[in-house]
Amino acid sequence: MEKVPEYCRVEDALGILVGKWKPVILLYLLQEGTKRFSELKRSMPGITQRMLTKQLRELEDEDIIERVVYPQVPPKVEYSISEYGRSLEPILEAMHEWGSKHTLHKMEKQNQKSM
Amino acid sequence: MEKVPEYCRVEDALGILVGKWKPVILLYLLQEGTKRFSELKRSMPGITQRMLTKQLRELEDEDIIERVVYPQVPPKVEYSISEYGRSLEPILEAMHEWGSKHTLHKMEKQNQKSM
DNA sequence: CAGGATCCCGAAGGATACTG
DNA sequence: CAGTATCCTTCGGGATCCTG
Repeated sequence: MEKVPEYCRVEDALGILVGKWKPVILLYLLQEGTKRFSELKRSMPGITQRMLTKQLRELEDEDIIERVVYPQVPPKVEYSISEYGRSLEPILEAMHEWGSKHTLHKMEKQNQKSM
Repeated sequence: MEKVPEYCRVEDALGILVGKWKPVILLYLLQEGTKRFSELKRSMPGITQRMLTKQLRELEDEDIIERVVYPQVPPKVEYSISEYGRSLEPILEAMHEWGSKHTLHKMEKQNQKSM
């Protein structure tokens, strides 16, 4: 087998999903389509403007989402999943599903302890 | 749609994969089966003992890997993917594959810039 | 409205030394 | 061999304030 660390490309995908709000943003845009900055912000209680901006920029830099600016006052900016970004959908869904089961798994484990 | 942040379980799966060496460890154990601590260490140039131990413990705590200690001198400890941990395999492979393609994607993008 | 600029903190991770 | 224990650095992320 090839040397492992060089061979493993999991982290290249991981790097895109990692970020406290990225999975949420992606799942939201995948399901709801195009959204404005303020809509995104409203849908994610607790996120700050700075954080939302940062996460969106990083996703945009990786070509996962698209950003459209409407030159008007007040400003209007829309975000959506790019064609390329859609290729991540199966992975996100698989993780979402696995995560749901794992949450149950941990709860059962917790219950055993307290018996 | 339900409130997004509460609904999204992607991070529950993500939390297990995140850690500088976890994907590498998992991919290695998935492909090579059972390995000793020293074998793992040798296969991952750059990792420190402390880090390897930490990542293994965290994966063990999530029931993803199994740890078997042979009470002998010198010590012998073997690690392997658990039955439960195998359920992560499709996700890891999907991410590995996506990551490979994304690496190419970024290279092409880079070339365009320098033209 | 959609951000950029600063300041700050805690957790992740590296280096090194010691041990049953 | 397979770990702990300590110390130190880096960086993601929160809070707050300012602006075209």
